Amino acid sequence: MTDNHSHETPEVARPVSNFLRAAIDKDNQTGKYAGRVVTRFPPEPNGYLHYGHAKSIILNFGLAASYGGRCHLRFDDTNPLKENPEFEASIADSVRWLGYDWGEHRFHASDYFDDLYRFAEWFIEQGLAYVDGQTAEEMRASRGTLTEPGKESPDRHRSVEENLSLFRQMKAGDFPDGRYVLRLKIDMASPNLNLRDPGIYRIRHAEHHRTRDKWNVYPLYDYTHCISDAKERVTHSICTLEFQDHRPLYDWIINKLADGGMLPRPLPCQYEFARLNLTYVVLSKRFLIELVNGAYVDGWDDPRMPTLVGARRRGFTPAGFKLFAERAGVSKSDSWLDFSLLENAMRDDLNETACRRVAVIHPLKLIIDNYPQDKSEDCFAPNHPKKPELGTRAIPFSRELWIERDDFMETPVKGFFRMAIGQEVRLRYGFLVRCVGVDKDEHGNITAVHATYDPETKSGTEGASLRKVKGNIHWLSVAHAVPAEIRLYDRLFKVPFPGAKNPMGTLEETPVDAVSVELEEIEPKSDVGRSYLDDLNTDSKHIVRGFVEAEAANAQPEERFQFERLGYFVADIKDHQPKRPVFNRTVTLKDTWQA
RNA sequence: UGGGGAGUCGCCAAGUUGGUCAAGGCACCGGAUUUUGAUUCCGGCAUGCGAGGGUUCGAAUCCUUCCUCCCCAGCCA
Repeated sequence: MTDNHSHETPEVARPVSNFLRAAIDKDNQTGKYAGRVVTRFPPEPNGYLHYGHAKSIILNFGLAASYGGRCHLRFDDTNPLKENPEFEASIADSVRWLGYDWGEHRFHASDYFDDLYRFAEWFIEQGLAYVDGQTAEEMRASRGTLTEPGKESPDRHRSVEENLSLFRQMKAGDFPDGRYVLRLKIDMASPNLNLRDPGIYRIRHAEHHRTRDKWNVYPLYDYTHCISDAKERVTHSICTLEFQDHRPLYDWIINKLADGGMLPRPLPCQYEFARLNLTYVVLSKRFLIELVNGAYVDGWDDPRMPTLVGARRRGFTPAGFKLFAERAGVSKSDSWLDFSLLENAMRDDLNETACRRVAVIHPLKLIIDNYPQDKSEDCFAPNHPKKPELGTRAIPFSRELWIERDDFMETPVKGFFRMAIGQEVRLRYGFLVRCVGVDKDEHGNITAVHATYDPETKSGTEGASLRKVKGNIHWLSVAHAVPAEIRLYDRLFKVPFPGAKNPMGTLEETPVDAVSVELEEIEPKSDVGRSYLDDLNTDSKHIVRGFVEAEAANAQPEERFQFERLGYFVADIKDHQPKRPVFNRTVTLKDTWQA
């Protein structure tokens, strides 16, 4: 009897095929990379990671893991003006938080600056690169348009010797920023603008956070990225759709260098996928910066921010992101996903993993008239309804309780089966009670609700099933409950397409000007006369004073719970203390009841 | 108008060597269970694959014409 894998090895769902897996499968069949799979996640350390990056991270690391390969973390630090080590630390942290490990394979584009420079001189020597003295404006003008070819630069035929000495002077710092740029000599008439003699080195008298003042020239993205990939022996270089037009240049550069014996074959291949577009958020870096600087949110890790640090503080989980990514899939077609897909993925993960607790966030006092003043007794609640092995805990019951304001209606609407005068409901894990009346203040506001309980109906006893009631509400003993700060978050934007002309557009009719997620962008396109700020939900944060049971108050920061019937909450990573509990609402429970 | 991409159920998305192949997920709608109006479970959900024409015994898959959307003219990434 050796065949035990059926119960030792859980059936792993076969990954849904996609164009990337197809490409890898094909390479594995032909033996192109000898079965190796090496991917990379290459952020520029110029900001915080957001939901869109999560897709890319999960894709790159997930794909590599799935094929027994590896994924590198590489910081694309070729622009010293916008990059810094703080961003690097945060990025590495977020990737680690998502559960990925790059092992020894943490690199920087700046690791290759020496080679990059050497290769550039080689290109000059081959007559494939030249130093151009045109101004930026002149270069733009001579690049041509989408329909007209460009014109060759007057400097295009400068001699190798002159190019070399000029480039060395650039490196030595002999010229001011912008005076010269090193360009590849490809084809000014190419229909692909990227091939019209792309610049590969610019002068920048700036201190680089890693190489300090060593360089006065810095390589540009197109030149750097493909070479970095090749040097790291990356096999599948995955980026977003807008780089499709760059692929010919990517291939041109590394093929030339490989032909020259400067790079090893087989060379990496670039593949492009559609970036993530999510409704109800805005993921453009510039906008995120504005939200923080304009104090529309409480910082980069505000739970409402679509950053990974914000997601973490909100209580979103790495597994939830993976579930979300898995459900969303990956393809080359532009698509928009509804924010609820993300929320549902988080609910599904948290439902499995979060222990249940009781909290009352909008307290209303309930007095059990026939329960003795100074008595209290324990009721028992399971920590997880589907996992009895997690045990139960005691929740004290007494004469005065807190219940949820929403669970009482003086004049109940049709279909309301919670507490109302004359109506009997179950106090979850406790007794059946019948509401007998209310107290009001001089303004007519309800200050307390009165009920009588049936001592025979305690949960766990035979009498529990004496009568069947539909209503079943949660509660906390006033004398035992711990006051807690509860932070309730809603979506940051009140419309699906912030800033679009038709911000309320449906997914079926996505506004064409909707601001989409941009992974590597600097500036969003725009302008449609409206600002995404017009669509800000100004009521997205509510801080309330509620109560939690002692078991919840004692939580560790970042510990996640389901507060029964309310939603999923996380003990705030920064502010929560057992003596002074602070919980953030991650997401509500699905609620199909509407009055 | 040049080049590069994409159009399969409300939202994603398999399928592309043409033949019970129109998967799956999410959402939604029924029904069962339920001391969370939650979860779970069962059932339903594209004679149709952007549109038209063609090839074929047979096409989402091949050919053809057309339509729509996205990306590209940084010394950003």
